[in-house]
Amino acid sequence: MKPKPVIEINPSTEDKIKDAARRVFTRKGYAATRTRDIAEESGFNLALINYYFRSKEKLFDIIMVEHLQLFIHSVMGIVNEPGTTLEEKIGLLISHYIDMLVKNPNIPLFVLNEVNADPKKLIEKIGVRGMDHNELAIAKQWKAFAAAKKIKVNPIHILMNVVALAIFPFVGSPIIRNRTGLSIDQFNALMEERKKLIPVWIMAMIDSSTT
Amino acid sequence: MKPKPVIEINPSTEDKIKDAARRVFTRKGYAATRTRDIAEESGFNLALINYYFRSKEKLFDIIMVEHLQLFIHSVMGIVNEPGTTLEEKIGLLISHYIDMLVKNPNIPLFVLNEVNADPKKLIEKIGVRGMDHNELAIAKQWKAFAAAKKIKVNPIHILMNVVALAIFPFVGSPIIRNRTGLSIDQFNALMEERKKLIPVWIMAMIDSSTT
DNA sequence: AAATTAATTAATCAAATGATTAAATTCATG
DNA sequence: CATGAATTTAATCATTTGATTAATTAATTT
Repeated sequence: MKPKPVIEINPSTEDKIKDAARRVFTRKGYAATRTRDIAEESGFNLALINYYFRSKEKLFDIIMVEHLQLFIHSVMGIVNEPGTTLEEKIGLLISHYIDMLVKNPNIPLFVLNEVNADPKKLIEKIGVRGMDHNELAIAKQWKAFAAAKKIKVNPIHILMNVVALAIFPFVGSPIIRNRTGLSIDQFNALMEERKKLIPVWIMAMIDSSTT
Repeated sequence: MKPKPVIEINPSTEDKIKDAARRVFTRKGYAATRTRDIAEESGFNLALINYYFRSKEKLFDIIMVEHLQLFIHSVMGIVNEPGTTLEEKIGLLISHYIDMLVKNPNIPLFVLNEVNADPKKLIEKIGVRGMDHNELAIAKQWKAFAAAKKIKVNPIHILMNVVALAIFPFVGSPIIRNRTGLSIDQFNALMEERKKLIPVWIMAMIDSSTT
């Protein structure tokens, strides 16, 4: 029989399972996660996770799609806002990224991993469909900016650098923390610093690539 | 017929299994890898992998340690060489990283993952033991450099940035390639470009943080 | 309250999986 | 080439794991 979704008032069993699954999946990845881990983490019986979500994979897909959509939409909101300058957008993006990552430090590695495991499945499932990248506000602003400054570097480099500088520390955090002896709080303080530093760095990099 | 036994290093069964395991592990990660995958990839019977390596985990540990040791030692060779300047070291490091990553694009995600799964186990197993970071040639050079340029930013930031700019594109390659439509060759060409660009960028970032 | 439906559990199944065993094959060496 | 050791295989075991079933409890409806 099909379980019938209920209107959720306070966290329903279904939501509690989903939250537990989110925690376990992002911490251990899909392959290393046992449905029993999710049952234990949620405090409910093993069979319930299949009762509500049919299968481990379905549950995983739901969580992953929610993650990516939340992420993409929030980024799109910044990137396609005509009212801010290019530099402001970079600042906002970085700030937004880092805030989110301090709260959910496991997400990047999790997402990178699962996209890597099956690129088609996830990327196309989300698809910012019907949206041509060149039509984004930020793209037009970049073109004007690049022309004015006579920038010769491929903008893909800049894009990769923005993302890399914001995300990588979180992905490498276990190694970084181990080698430097930083506490989580000290690490997060460094990440706070980077909210201001990265935009400056990006601009400096861009300037270093002008004719 | 005529050709006599040569001294040519004919990869032994053990080595073939190890190579197969390396490929599968780095592609799929530890948890998603079945010992049967390794058997199939190597072309040998399932039982052989246990005959030579006792268990999946032992085999994995061997490969991981080899990876990390190879990596750390090569980096140490650059980083602790007194005969090169700081800037030269950065250039060499980036170049070395990128060459290696173009050949083995799966390694970063693999390593990050497994370190994340169990930080203590792997990091301490490798341990650049007895080597105080502050005694490295590059550390001393950095101190002099930072003093001369009146740099106020935490050097950890710079270190993270060097690593991030070099490694991140490979970790995010499935997403990047999908969104940009770049072929592998085009992607690798971009990475070649970065060998020259990243050192320039790093220097520009450093200059942007001087008083 | 009785009847019906939804939520939850314990028990269990079937397939997948890491590992072992015992037999078969290959290989070296006297 | 005979013999024993090393290598390789097919078959099998014991757990793990995703999923299902049937029974039990809670909630809703009549």
